[in-house]
Amino acid sequence: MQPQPVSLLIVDDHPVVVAGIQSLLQEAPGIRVAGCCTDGQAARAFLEREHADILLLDIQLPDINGLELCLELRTRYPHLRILALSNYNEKSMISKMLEHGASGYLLKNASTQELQEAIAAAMQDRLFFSSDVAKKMLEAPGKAPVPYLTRREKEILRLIMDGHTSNAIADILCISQLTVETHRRNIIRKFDAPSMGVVIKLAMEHGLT
Amino acid sequence: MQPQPVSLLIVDDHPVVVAGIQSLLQEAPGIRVAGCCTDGQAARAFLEREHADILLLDIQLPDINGLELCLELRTRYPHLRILALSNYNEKSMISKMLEHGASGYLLKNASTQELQEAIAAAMQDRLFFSSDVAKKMLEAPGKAPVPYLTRREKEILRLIMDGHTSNAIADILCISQLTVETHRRNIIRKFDAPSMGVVIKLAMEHGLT
DNA sequence: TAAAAAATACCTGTTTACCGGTATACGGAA
DNA sequence: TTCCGTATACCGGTAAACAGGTATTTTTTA
Repeated sequence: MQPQPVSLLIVDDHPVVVAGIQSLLQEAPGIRVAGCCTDGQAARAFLEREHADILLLDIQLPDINGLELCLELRTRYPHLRILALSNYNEKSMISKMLEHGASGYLLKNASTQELQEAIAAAMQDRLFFSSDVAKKMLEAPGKAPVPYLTRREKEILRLIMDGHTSNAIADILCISQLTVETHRRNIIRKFDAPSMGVVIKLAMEHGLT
Repeated sequence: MQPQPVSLLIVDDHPVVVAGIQSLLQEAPGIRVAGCCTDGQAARAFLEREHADILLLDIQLPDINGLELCLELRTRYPHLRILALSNYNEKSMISKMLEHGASGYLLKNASTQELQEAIAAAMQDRLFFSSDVAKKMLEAPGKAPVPYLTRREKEILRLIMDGHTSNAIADILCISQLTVETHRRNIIRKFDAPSMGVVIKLAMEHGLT
């Protein structure tokens, strides 16, 4: 039926977790654990010499940021599918992993069934989230203290984020530089931030691309 | 069998799309189109006086940003499930909608089957993405020119993002202000950005929370 | 239409960021 | 051990941001 079993690489710095997953998948049909690594460097090395279809990737690794590693490996091995494995059930992390090319997000307390479902989904280029993760994503969004910005203020904030100075913005919008600076001050005040940099950080967090 | 059909609100400024969805769902069992709106203001008004289980939300609306509206409605009506409906098949938008509480993301060319699947998934608190969307998310991540920052540089960038000035950072790290400024310059240079603000934007985009 | 909100503009300052250099001490890796 | 990358530090100078005001016009909305 299935000529080739799915080959799986597990990357997690907790041996217990690795062993647990291995034993849970022991009798899973069509899945072969090709290797286990306990840090990012080892994972890189493994993938250089051996093939894997699916990577179960812990986000918290001793040497490398899991987010960055995910992006890196997805770039280097485009048909590698990566399932994030984490204890952190947190929205921003989940969506960031997605943006960095993960095929899904599993909590470490995932059941065998969820593991298998996730792997199956990944092999079919579908996205999978364990049910707790989906629930978390659907939680009432934490009161968004996104200050209300006027149209003009948003426009100016965007220009600032693109690297324009007040002077340049004044030219672009054909208004006085002093006006731009007033807007700038109002924006910072609305965000209750100490500087424009912090405003930009907050704006990015709240989706004001 | 099902005592109550799922009630659906469609929000889209293209009448053609609205009509299309309505007719596609005409014979769908258990789904009732409770209303249609062509802008965000109307959607708000509708939900104030009538109940809906699912909201099919176009992201591009004439009056309001769909992203913000999603967040707002999810906050006000926690058990409302929102399915994003868009032509934009773009990673950042998809994950941002998720962060803002959407239950899924559909392209406007979705099939009846996908529509129904998405609605069913939403009602069960699962996440759903049409297959084209899932594919897009799994595309090889655009070569990430995330400049390599040294440990110290990352540390300083984080402090800057938290609103500290070079002077303050010098105190925190017990180094000279001049050193901090050198780091700052190097960071900006590595990102090839015109200002720290742009660096912060890029850092946020690349998950350097 | 009247009131409120937004956009505009100006003034006077201080502080900070940014840019171009150069240079030394220290650590780990070849 | 030598060398490269990193962290450290300094100088001089320009430009920009930030902070505290005030005030007029335009637009929106109630």
